[in-house]
Amino acid sequence: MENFQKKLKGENDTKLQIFLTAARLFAEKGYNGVSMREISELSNVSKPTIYYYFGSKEGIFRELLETGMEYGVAFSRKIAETDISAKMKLVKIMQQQFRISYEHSEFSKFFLMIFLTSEHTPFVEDFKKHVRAHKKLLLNIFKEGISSGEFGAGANPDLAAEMFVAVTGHFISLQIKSKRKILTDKLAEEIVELLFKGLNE
Amino acid sequence: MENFQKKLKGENDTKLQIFLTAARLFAEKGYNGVSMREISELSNVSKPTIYYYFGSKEGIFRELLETGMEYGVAFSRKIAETDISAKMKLVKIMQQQFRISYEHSEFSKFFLMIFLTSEHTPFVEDFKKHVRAHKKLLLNIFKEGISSGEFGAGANPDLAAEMFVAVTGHFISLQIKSKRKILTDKLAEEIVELLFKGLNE
DNA sequence: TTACCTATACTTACCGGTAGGTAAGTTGCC
DNA sequence: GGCAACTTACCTACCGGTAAGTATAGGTAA
Repeated sequence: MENFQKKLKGENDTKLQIFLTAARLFAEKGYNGVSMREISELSNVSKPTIYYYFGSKEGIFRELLETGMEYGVAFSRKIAETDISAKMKLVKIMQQQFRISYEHSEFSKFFLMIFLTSEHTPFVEDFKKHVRAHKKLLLNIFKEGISSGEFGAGANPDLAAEMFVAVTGHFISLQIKSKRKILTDKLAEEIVELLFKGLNE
Repeated sequence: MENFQKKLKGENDTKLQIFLTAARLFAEKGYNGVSMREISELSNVSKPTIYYYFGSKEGIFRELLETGMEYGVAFSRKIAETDISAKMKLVKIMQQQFRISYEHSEFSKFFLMIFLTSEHTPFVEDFKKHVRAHKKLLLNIFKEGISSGEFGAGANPDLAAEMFVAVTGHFISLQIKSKRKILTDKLAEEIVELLFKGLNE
């Protein structure tokens, strides 16, 4: 979390406090379920202080969204560019996502909320682009695996990428709801193994 | 939809209208994103009429939830009890869920919203029980498949059931967001086939 | 050194509008 | 007349946001 806090561009303590409180509350209750009054009280600052730093309710949400998108995008790219098997890439990407969700749970909750929600949240089109890019990156890994002969030629890469995203998000969601640690590197391996070998083995 | 409307216990037109409007709005904007005024306006009834029929905002939500849980539970049970292979059961359950989500899209959206959301919605503990029962049913099908030798002894039934749920919900979610028809019986077959055979074929 | 100015970081008190809900009344049917 | 199914008008509390003010630190001119 230390590195992550530094990611917030040298912001001062008050701004960070508001930021993280808002992330937690939005994740927990949804955008419309959280009032500025509540954020104010739980941050121990006055409401206009929040407006001083973020301009509006949407402003907080936007900054949370942008920060998280920046943070998340670098890791998957790096893994996709390494010279390892397609299968190993998938394992590592899933492991990385599990690790982030475990270590940065409030922020991870926030992101999962946006990914899954039907609630009207601001700037959701930006987020959709981000998700599409991520799916494309996965799709390319699946295609790579087919080209190299690692995955069978009959495998449908679109379907596989979609399933990968579904399963990753779902297990992160389970972790968030759980009191004990569910997400492990081993679980990511098991999931990818099951996707790789199927149920008939 | 006709059968489904009849499911609403011979309710009159006004109540049904409120009900379906609320389902749509809750699904679209989340529980906290929808006001009683909005439901009233879009139902073309006054706000106290809603209170006359449902008692409170939570009352609408509860009735939507209960109705949907009753409706959904019978189908999966019936399929699980038929004398077909475990794999076929999975295909049929997924197909059934796809079909429901396509034919009863507003209500399906409502259910998906609850399944996925982190937003605080009323009565969510009831719903969690429902989801747990559904997972258990799937788990039993997977175990059945392993006992009968249909699935490999190395397959982890808990993991497989969890993945099945994740993928089903995810594709229903894609359908809801999409303008064209995604969910087909064929897609359900493909998904189960991929889970069955894996990527290495 | 002192007085003043500016900028930043905060505050209290307040605004207009809307949230969920209710009291009292109306309409139409039996 | 009674009752079910509706209505208008209203209630209190809360919403996102703002105006005006305060406190403090740093800089500058006299």
